[in-house]
Amino acid sequence: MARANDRTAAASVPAPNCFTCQWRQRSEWCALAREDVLVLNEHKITSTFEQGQFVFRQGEPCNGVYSIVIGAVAIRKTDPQGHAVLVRMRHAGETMGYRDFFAGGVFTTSAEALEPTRICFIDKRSVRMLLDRNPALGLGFLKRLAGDLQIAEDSLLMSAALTTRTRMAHLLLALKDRYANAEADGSLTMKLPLSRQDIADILGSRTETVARIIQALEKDGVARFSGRNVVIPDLDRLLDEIEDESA
Amino acid sequence: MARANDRTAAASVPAPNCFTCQWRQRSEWCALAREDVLVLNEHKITSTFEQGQFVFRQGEPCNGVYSIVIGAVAIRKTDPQGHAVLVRMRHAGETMGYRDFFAGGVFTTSAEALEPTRICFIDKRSVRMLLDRNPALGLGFLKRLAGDLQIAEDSLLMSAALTTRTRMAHLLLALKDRYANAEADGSLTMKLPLSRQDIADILGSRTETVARIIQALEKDGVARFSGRNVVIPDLDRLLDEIEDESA
DNA sequence: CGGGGGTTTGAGTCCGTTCAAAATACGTGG
DNA sequence: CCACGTATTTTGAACGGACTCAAACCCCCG
Repeated sequence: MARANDRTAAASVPAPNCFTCQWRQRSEWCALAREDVLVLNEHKITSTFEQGQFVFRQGEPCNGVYSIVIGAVAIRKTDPQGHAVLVRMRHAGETMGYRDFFAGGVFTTSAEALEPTRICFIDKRSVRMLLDRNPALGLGFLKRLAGDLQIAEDSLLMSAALTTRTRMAHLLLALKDRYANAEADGSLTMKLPLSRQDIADILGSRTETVARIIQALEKDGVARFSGRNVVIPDLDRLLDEIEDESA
Repeated sequence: MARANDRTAAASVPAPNCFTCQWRQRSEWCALAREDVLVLNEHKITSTFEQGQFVFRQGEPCNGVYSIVIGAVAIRKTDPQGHAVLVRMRHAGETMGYRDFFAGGVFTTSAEALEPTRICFIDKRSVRMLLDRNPALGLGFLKRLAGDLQIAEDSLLMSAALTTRTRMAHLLLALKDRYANAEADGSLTMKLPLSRQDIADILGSRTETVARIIQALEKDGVARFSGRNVVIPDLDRLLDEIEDESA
């Protein structure tokens, strides 16, 4: 329950360059005119966060959007009873905070660094200005939001129709793309950035159930777990998990 | 399974006037400059649909957005196995189809009229033009999309934490706002626009379970059902349903 | 070495599902 | 207008997945 470090403040570091940023090309910011990249470059504020530190907190006013340079972030929502549940993850190259930014300006979630993370903040005024001068930027965010909505609705259908075990397989498959290393023997290895509690949150389940599913998965030879380390001996076995129920 | 009438075609009717449209003022279209309302007024295509007719179908290219003048529409998604599930409803005054429009241009859902319905279609080129000339219009859609995402994520959390009965109460409460009439004795009456199957889809459940919940609700005096007609004798009783589990 | 959080295991229970059949509503043609 | 066939809704019984509660376990760190 106690989430490591509390300080949102973070040391300012030598700022990266927006012009050469590998991520900008692939994000909504690629729509920017050259002169506007300059605006971005000058107005962004770059910070670093240790694991457990918060980038922003639920309830705070949302005064801009964030872009992750390096690292990963957990987006958590706290319900009235005080339970924090993980609703989403964001990784390097992704923009975040735009939902609350466009919706009304108050964060409805908190963002916590899952690993050492470096983030650029672009303030409200700059975003507004860039938006005004680059209609394509707005279109980019519209596309992004539309995609997020798609994902949210899909997982709504998924949660209704699929078993927890199958959803776990989906999650492993998604994490694999980002965290897995291929070993010499053809197996995959990864270190999960998530606790069992976090996994349970994502699956809409409980830690006990997650433990039992992990146990079952090991028994069936689909994956082997030890703490946060996972070995997937045969990807096809994992793929079979999702075939069975959704095909 | 067989969904009434199939014809998407619909008779063209005397077009309503965008300038005096009561709905425009309250929607994203309120951001339009006066001359652009003229564009809207001239380029929109208004059609009527009988109950059961489709406004658009999953898989078709999405060539614009729709605005409902009168009536109600069911948004359904068909999974690979061919099961159609109701994912959303849209009512008079609401814009629809914008998600797929901004996402990529193919409908990921089908829209079926739940009652006699009249709809204005605004084609892609006009939307693009209006978007270019009115940055505020894009902002309006961003806000709308952000709100939709909020709703989708909330119901994701809701489905994980709340019982089906509680979600049913939520649904009744939501439908009440739009369909209920207040009776002389203080009770509320409404005719549901949804089948039991549709209700089950929304709740992420089964028709049998819905029937049983209805039964339980009647036993507890929360609501009385006869076919699609519902009587809610005491709104507070219904509100208690959601308090118990979410407060 | 002794917490303390996170994780695993166990037993029992419940909600919602599945399968199956009866009952009711509905539209259509005679 | 009624009879009939089909679709929807309701009821019943039995099963099962996931939850709850509770205790043991384990690993990291001071």
